[in-house]
Amino acid sequence: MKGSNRNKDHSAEGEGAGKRPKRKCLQWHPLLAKKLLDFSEEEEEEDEEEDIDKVQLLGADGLEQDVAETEDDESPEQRARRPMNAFLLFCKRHRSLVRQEHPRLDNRGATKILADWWAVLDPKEKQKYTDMAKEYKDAFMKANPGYKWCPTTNKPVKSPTPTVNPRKKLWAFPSDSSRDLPSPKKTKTEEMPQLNFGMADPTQMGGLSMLLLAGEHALGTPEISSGTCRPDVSESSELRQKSPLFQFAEISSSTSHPDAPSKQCQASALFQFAEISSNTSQLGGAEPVKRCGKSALFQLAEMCLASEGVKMEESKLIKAKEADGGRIKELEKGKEEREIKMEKPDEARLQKEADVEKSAKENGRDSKELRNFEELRMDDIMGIKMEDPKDIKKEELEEDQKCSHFPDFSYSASSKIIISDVPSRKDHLCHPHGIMIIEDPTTLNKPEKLKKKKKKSKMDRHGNDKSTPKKTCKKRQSSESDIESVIYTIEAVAKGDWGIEKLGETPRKKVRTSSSGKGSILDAKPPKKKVKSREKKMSKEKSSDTTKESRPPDFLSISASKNIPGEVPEGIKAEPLTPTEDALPPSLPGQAKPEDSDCHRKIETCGFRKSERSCKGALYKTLVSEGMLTSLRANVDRGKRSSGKGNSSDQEGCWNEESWTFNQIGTSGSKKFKKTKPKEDSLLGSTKLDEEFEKKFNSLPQYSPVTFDRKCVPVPRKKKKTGSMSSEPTKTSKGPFQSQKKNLFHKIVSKYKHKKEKPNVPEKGSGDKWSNKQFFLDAIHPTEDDKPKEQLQRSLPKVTEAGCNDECSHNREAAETRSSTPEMPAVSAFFSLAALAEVAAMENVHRGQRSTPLTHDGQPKEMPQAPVLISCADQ
DNA sequence: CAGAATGAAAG
DNA sequence: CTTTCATTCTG
Repeated sequence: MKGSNRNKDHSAEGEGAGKRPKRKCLQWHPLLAKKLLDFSEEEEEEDEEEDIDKVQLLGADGLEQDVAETEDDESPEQRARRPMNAFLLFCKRHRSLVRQEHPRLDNRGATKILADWWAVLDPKEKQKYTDMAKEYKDAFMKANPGYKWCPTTNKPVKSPTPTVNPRKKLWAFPSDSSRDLPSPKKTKTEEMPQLNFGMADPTQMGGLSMLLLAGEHALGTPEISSGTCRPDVSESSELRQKSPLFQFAEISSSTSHPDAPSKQCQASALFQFAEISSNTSQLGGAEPVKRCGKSALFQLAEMCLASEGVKMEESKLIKAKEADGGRIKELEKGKEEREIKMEKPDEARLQKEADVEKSAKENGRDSKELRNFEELRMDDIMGIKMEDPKDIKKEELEEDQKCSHFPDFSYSASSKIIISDVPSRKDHLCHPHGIMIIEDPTTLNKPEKLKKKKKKSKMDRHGNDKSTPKKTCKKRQSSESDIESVIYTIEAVAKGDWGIEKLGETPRKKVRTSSSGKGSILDAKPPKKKVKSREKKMSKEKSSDTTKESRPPDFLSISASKNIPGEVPEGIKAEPLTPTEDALPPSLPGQAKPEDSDCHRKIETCGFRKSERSCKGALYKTLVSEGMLTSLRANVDRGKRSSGKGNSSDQEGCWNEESWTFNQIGTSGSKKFKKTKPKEDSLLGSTKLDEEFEKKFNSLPQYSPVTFDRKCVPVPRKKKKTGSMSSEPTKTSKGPFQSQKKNLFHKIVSKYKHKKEKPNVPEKGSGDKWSNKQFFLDAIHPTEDDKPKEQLQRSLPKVTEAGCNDECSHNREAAETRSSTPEMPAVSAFFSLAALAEVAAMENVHRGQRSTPLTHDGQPKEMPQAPVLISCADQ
């Protein structure tokens, strides 16, 4: 549908080739998409890896296609769509849910509902989206410096020449943009986009296509890359700090730059890619391993392999090699400068490792591997910064010498590399307690660095980062032993530091993997999953918020922080740690769905998952004990309904998984792309991009209707406008608040009428149609602000009443039944852990709001609210 | 293709 | 302030 427009455009432009009719629109360049993923700091590494994997997967076959796609992307105008704003993101993410709930509702109606939800959405949550949107925008802008949102007041694009010109204008980038001119975009607009693209000119090429091509090229001639570019990390300080997205953007831009330097930079990036690809290709053989050595690429390759399940043994071998004389090998191959650089770090690393070994002898060599892996991850986050000042200096010096000139570009490549090299110290530093880390001098260093990075990413938007604690957590990732890591996570949870938990997860995985020789490779994969990162992101974002920082942005985080001290513990922690998606399947051993099962298999194979499972199990138990089940139940119910169609919730959980698997496998069909799929399927690259995009999306919290309901509860009708108040609603000023309410009420009524007017909507009969009802219903259960609600309720249309009561009672009953634990498993199976986590978090949140301490039992207060659940409205 | 929503950007 | 446009998809 939409595609039509675009397609037209494309055809007009000359895409005509029209290879992909519509191709969803990758809003962002693939790079951006990846970046999005990166959002979560942790994930960054993973994401990158994933990206790489994808690239690899694409392999030669993919390259061409990818290129084309990239071209499309580049093809500036077309691809580059203005970044979605927060609301759109929200809509995109939740529309499916809404639709599920209200199948009959058409999009418009759904949009309205979404708007309502949006209004109700807690500011914090909103912020997440806004932040995301901002990041997107920033990344987008970076990628397309000259991008203009509006076609300069031209006439509407549609009218005369629908697309071509207007769009071009829109996207047209000012050539002046110092950075990259995405030549393709400019030139292409009228001349021949594809040509540019196709062209080997790396300089002209933009974004991924460039990288891909380069990568291939590099494969062919690895030397070149090494020679031209070095892993210059030097400049990077700034770049480093930047969020991954930016980095990607920069990279892409750099690649696109015609300037010589840019070329060099490209080479470096390309080189990396090449390495990756080479590694992957070689993976079959032992050699690749050597090369990769410590490099992130290598790790990625390993991950890929692991995912495939092809050769764990090889990886082991590699690892062993690395452990012994990884450097030497590297040197041998070490045409690449970066590797050389690595060596130095290696030294530092060795020392560090020694320390680490002391701390954790268990893993022994494996530990090294793990460390490496961890390092990679760390890179994302703190990466370079984390390193000791000494190391950094050395690196910098080297870098400066080698390639100070390539700032942007160097960054990406260098960062990765550095990461791999990065001092194992982190592990060392990592203490069981996030806080603890801070105390340690070493840790202190890290945090600072971390902050910087975060700042970069967020600084733009949020002046204040409070993520420090979280950062510390991340640092901790490197936990030495599995057990320790677990403990650490637990403790962290107890403390309420969500970020820490997340961090802990990864470490755990690593650890485990390390423990089980093979695991290492496998480990890499799972950890990479972005899910975790999401959570992290969330936490970060929240942290960013000054006011709310205390509260974890994510539900999960909230739950963890609050609940816990007492009982909850591990389970919950585990969840957060484990990526919601990934975790899901494992959590329910027996019940895991078939879909999940696939993922599980992989995971299980890895072995590290065990811990996750256990954690999940614990979490699950916890949830049950606390009474979260009720809420879960509600979700489940919803899910069932939806299941018929397509489960949003399932999608959440599975989505990532699917995407993940997809990436590895490289298969086409992903749920996401339903529309685009057919066309895009042919092109893996596009799919990849899409996937990534989705992932990013997924990273965004998807709130179950229940959530909204709850939210609604506090501020029932305000719905739209006041809605924002939801959680803390009353606090604002009551006076205005009430007035607002009235307004809202009117609006609502008007809307209602409006709907009524429309033939479709049956008034009472179907509660479904009125999503709004939910709100009303919610209103019924007043949490704290009873008065307003009551008033509202009274004033509110009768419609709600009738439905509400029934529904409410219904809900309550359901809740009661649900409370019984036994069912949980089924539920869990049904829902992804993420969903559970959300539920738990939500409940926690409520608790928090109330300021009532969580009862160990948990059931208590929340439960009543839980009833809110509400899915009642649906039916 | 219109249109429902929100928001960012540009005029 | 107003206009565009981003996403989504039924009618």
